[in-house]
Amino acid sequence: MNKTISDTIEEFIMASLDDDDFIELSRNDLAKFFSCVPSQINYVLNTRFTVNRGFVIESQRGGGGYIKIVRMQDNNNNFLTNALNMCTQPLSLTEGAQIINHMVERRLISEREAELIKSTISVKALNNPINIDNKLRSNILAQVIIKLMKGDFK
Amino acid sequence: MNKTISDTIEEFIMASLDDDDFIELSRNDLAKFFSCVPSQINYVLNTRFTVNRGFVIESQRGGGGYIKIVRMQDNNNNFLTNALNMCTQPLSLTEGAQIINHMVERRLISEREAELIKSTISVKALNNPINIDNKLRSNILAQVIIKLMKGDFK
DNA sequence: TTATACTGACTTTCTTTGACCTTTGATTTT
DNA sequence: AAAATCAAAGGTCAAAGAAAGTCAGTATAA
Repeated sequence: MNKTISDTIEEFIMASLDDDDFIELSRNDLAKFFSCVPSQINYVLNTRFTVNRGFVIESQRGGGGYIKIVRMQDNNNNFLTNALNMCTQPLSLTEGAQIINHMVERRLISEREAELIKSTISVKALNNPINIDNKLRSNILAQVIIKLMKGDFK
Repeated sequence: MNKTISDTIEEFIMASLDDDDFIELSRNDLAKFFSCVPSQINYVLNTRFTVNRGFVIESQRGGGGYIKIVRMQDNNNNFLTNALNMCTQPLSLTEGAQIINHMVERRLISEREAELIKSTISVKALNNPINIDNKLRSNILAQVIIKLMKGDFK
């Protein structure tokens, strides 16, 4: 709907990151460019360019100061590999949900997708005779992760 | 039978949905336009634009907040009830995939979501001792369907 | 008289702003 | 040359603002 200044600034930075894996900018200049207070730049950085979303911020104060925004490449591969690893062990419902939540934080999946996946490893879904729920849960989650790793969606 | 404000608002939103599958609007603006309190918009949404009637609502608070109303492709209740019914019986991988594909056709889920869900009922995911795969598969799919029916996504 | 509609106070969430703080490189003093 | 000062960045945080959500009470239509 009505884009906020923060959204616009986010877009601008994203676009700047299209070509390169990092950009360096002046907080004051950027603020002036968007006619906002400098601290709004920090707000955008803190809410949108977080580590969870795959960015790292470096900066320097004082004369000649700057802000550098770096897009981590390979960010999610490590995470996914790690998550997949956890799935070699049986997982409780809570543990499984935790992994899924992290996927959302990292923007690998949407809230909606998360809820769908959670329902696939719910107690009800795994309602089966013997107590192999946890093993099954990790199995199922592992397949979802593999799918995400491959990323071969149409 | 006199039209209420709620009816008028409903009509307005319906008309807006004529062209597109979704609209985004500002609760405050709409309330102002119809000279009612903002919470009346919620009332209309809660009573008329329910999942049962084939709508999904998304929203965001705070500055730049909005309300998004999405029309699901025709009313899917019959379809979902039917699918859920199939899930009382064991399902082969092919049968499961078929149901999922239909969900995509009906725009209940995206291609991406479909692939994620397919991976949860894949042979690999259900790789467990005895041959209760098919029962498990229908169980899992049933939970996904129930989730979709409830539509209680954040 | 019951179900539906309306209202408004209060809550939660996200954004914007500004006052004050810290760091740093450059410049001036001693 | 070392110490002191200064100005130019960037950082923090809390308060104010802007939307939307909730819920319980009241009013009204059937």
